[in-house]
Amino acid sequence: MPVQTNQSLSVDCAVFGFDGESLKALLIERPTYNALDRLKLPGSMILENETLPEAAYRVLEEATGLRKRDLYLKQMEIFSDPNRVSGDELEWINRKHGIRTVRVVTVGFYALLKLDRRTTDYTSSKGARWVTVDVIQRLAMDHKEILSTALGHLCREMQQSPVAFELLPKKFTIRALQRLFEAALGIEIDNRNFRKKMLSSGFLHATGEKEQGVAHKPAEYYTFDRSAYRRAVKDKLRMNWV
Amino acid sequence: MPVQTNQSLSVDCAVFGFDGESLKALLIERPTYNALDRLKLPGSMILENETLPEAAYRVLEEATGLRKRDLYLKQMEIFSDPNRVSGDELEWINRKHGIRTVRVVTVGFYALLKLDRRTTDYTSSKGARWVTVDVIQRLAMDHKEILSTALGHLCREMQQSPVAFELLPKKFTIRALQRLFEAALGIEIDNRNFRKKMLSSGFLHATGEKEQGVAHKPAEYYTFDRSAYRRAVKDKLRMNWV
DNA sequence: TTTTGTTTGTGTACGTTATACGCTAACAAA
DNA sequence: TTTGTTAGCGTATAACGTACACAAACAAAA
Repeated sequence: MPVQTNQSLSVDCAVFGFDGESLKALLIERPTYNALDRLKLPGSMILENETLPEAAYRVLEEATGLRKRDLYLKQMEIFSDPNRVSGDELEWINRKHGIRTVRVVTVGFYALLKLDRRTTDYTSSKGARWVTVDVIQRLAMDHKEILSTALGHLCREMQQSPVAFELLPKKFTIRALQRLFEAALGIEIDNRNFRKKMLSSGFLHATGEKEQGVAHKPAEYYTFDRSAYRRAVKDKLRMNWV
Repeated sequence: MPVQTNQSLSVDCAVFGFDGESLKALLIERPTYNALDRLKLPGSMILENETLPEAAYRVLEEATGLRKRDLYLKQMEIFSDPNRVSGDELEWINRKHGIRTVRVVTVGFYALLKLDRRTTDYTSSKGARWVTVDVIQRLAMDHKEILSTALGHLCREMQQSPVAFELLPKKFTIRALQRLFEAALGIEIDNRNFRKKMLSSGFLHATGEKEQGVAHKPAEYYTFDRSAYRRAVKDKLRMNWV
């Protein structure tokens, strides 16, 4: 078998946001397509002299209006099935870019951002939609598979490092933090033990501000103390599989 | 900037083995090169109609004689610096394959295998060398970076899942298991607590066989009970960053 | 034959962390 | 005033991590 030539490399990003209740993914709508293939993940071909992370940040800025410093980006895996893009989709790509590629290998990224009014306004002006992840049934090409993979990566990483805070506003209640874990991991957590664990970590900083206008005891707002976390870098040996 | 064309995709594999004392990586020797660029990781261009994992398994079988079922393979990250391969190295590749690529993006894999006599015989007949990882100073192109990245992935994964057993023979002593953790993670572990932890997991099965001819109390051989591990799939919520 | 060095393997003690759950406080809305 | 809801504190107990004492088993040296 000869060495593959005339191939293209692309990036596709699963972009996650959290609205306080459920985990959402950002989907791009392609109006000319039929219902089944209408929605896809934000993505792009890689350009000359551009690394993959650079391409991903370019895609994300175009889709969300947010720049590198407001995004958490992580490379996950590569989707290299020789036929993952073929037929109409391959033609669409070749026509769009004026190239003649026979194969598109894509690198999956996932991104986390803080969903606020400005961002949702921007995305909807671009014809993109935030969809609750558990109701997403099907996407164009193999993008559903990429999204599922990203969700798996997110769940694992949320338990290994404090990425959850990338999805929350600067100030958040412990309730919001808990709901995020519950929504992403699909579990229920005891509020009292969760609160105890989070506060005892020393990474949460009480702001003194409280919720207003809620029909229950108002909760205090906290911020994530990143420098305290870094100071406590735990290089403890923990065999988490035992 | 135009879409990148004339690019190539390759796989490079960091292959790890353990000889009971130290962690080794498999390096390919290129006789015609000078000392600095002489050693590289096993790797290859991707062929037509071949996925990346398929390409990696092909490379590994060529380098070690081992097939898919005897290897543990994992994709890690992608190295996409536009200039990671240029000049002489790029010419070498183009000449070797009769192509005219301007850019080579590589996907880093790491592989684990059980180092035995048969495998070392095979690799040395292929002009490859097993080198203790901490003495590797420099490799061709960016392969040193790929190897370091792989080592990081291995260390992390060894603490998250029982991959250590992929590096040990079917029957091993607890001492060997401990030495592997010590060598890979660069730490010292209390033998008594380590033994307790491992045995209490229920994943080790005592064979009844003992070491022979050793100048100390002979240790029992154990096997890893993979099915017991799978049965105990711990989907426990553990926030390891707290 | 005895001693020495080395590693296996058992056991104990103690502090930390996880988990289950009772209870009061504070708010809006009924 | 009552009701529903969530915040936030506390307590008991089991599970786990860590430090370390010590006997047993072997080969090789004395």
